[in-house]
Amino acid sequence: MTTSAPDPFAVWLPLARAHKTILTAVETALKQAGLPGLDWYDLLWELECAGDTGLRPYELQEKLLLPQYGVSRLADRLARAGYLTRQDCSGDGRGQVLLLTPEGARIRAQMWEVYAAAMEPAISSHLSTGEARRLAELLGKLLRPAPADKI
Amino acid sequence: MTTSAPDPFAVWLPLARAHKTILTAVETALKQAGLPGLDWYDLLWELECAGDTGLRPYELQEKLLLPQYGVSRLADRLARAGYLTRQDCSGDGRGQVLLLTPEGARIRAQMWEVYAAAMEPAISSHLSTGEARRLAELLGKLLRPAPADKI
DNA sequence: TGAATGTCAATGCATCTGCATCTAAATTCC
DNA sequence: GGAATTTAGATGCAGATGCATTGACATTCA
Repeated sequence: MTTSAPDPFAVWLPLARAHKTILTAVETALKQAGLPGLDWYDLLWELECAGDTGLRPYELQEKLLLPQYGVSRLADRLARAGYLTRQDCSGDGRGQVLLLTPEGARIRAQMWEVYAAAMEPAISSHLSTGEARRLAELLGKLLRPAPADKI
Repeated sequence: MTTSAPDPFAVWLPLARAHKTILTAVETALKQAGLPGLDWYDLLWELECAGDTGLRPYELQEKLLLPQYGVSRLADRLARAGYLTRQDCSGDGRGQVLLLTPEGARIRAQMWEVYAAAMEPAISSHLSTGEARRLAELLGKLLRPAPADKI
């Protein structure tokens, strides 16, 4: 053991800053296009991936890292906008299944155009392909279950 | 030109997820310690760096990437808590200077302990020193002014 | 079976945020 | 100098969030 322990702030500070910068750029682009925000996109995308079987709110909670009431109210807004429907859950009287509507799929597709377009200048233009790959890989390491050994 | 353009989402998705995970961990630790959130910390830290000359709200706005009203109201809360003082700005009758109070410095120091302790398991334990250095470097690239050439 | 406990989802309340607007002072321009 | 414009900061209002709690159903276990 010779190398010093990594300074977490040397990672965290630029990570937080990059996140805020990119997020702001995307949200601004969406707003300017008269479209909903990224939180709506994320939920719609998960529903789209889930297909006809839909998703339970608690599943979205895990996938989106949102608190329970966050999913509940986000789903409210999306339902009021007509982008999803709540359906009683056969087999669990407490629960429900959220299903994407065609309008939901349509708006998600529209949002995707703007989203992807905003990513280019925010990310792609700053990195070579190799750098992007390496960055993605290193960020992935932060997401793995805690190592238990190191430090 | 042979390599394909980098996929920005391969970077953005883990970046956003890592951000949320780490942020939640830190905020949870702070809350559990009965301390204010990271937004308070960031402002207090900038004031501490600024020293006796303090900072103008519009300077904080740039440093913290917050909207104007965000700084205005965050400063309100910190002032009400006794962690900073607003002082009329000599030379600009519209403006003011924000100054850290001793209590502000003290709470920031307390927060730092918890903040740093939460970083270890969230970041350091996942990366070697070399990986952390490389990750910090790559994240830094995302923050540089737009290249104008690429893409 | 039925009481105790656990899980799914909604909601009241206080706080925070975003947007637009407002006031006051500074600067520009004639 | 004085009107028009710009800049610094505050704020009313609507909508979003966090926290704690509630209501309804499921599950466990005696």
